Amino acid sequence: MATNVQLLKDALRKEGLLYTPQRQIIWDEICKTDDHRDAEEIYFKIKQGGHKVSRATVYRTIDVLVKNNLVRKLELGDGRNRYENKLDSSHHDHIVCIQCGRIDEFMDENIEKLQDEIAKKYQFKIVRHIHQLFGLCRDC
Amino acid sequence: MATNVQLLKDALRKEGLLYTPQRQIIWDEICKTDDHRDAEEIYFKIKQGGHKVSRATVYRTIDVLVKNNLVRKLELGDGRNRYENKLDSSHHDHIVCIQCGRIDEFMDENIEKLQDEIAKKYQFKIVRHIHQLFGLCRDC
DNA sequence: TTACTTTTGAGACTCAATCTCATTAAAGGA
DNA sequence: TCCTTTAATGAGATTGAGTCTCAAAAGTAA
Repeated sequence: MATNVQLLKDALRKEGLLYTPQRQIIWDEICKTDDHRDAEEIYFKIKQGGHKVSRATVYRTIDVLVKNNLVRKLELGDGRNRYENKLDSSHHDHIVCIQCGRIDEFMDENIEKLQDEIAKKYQFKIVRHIHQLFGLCRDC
Repeated sequence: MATNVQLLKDALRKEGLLYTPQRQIIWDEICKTDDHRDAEEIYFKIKQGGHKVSRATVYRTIDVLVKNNLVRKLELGDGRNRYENKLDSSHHDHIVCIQCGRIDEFMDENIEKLQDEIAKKYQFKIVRHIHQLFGLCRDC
């Protein structure tokens, strides 16, 4: 947890932003689980935990965390972005069950390599990518 | 164009829906270009063309077209879905320039194969997938 | 025609996300 | 410590893509 504090402080310093209790509360909440949650869920969990942080601050802080690589933003195309902390989690993509909502993670070096080749062919500099498989999981 | 009419009629029949002038106008507009446009753009282009079709009908009809494989829905995660007709266009994924908005298309058999292998490993049945590369195109 | 069903359109509504701006808190002197 | 300045917060308003409602219009079948 001590490192988490430092990670946040470093990110905020890099952005020229102040370290505040609210920002720490939000970052803590995001670190609590490895789930893929939307901003509203995170906001309500903080509320439930007895802390008061406004919705605006939650959204604003998440943006900073995403920008500074502490949080991964997941765009599933259903109108709600999900977020997961990137503590000890290397790059991965997502498998989403359209029946039960379950989200698994995958990573394939070969796909990554092929992707880079494609970018080269198009003289394109990849900044980020999205690779998601939608369908039915083994339980659905 | 004659085929386009038939494609629409078939899709509507399959859905138990009636063939109407509005639905044809919308489908025609989508067939006019190979661009990746959002619903609002399509709606306004129809309006500009002198036809009056309501926004609700545009959205409703696009949904039918997507469901029946006449239109591909593109979720770029920026809150606006884009649409492109699937006339004579085989499966492909997208390269999106975050600077100028340009959207190119790519397709790689090997990636598709690797994807299928991953699905098998997870005992997952892929219904659809999203693979998008975001970054800077050669002109940005 | 009549009776019935489907579609349409105008505008109300939803919901995630963003913005506004007055209030509050922190930083950096002196 | 107090004072000044700057940054952050929160409540609620706003935005904007997309959906919903329901009365009116259009289509279907007899």
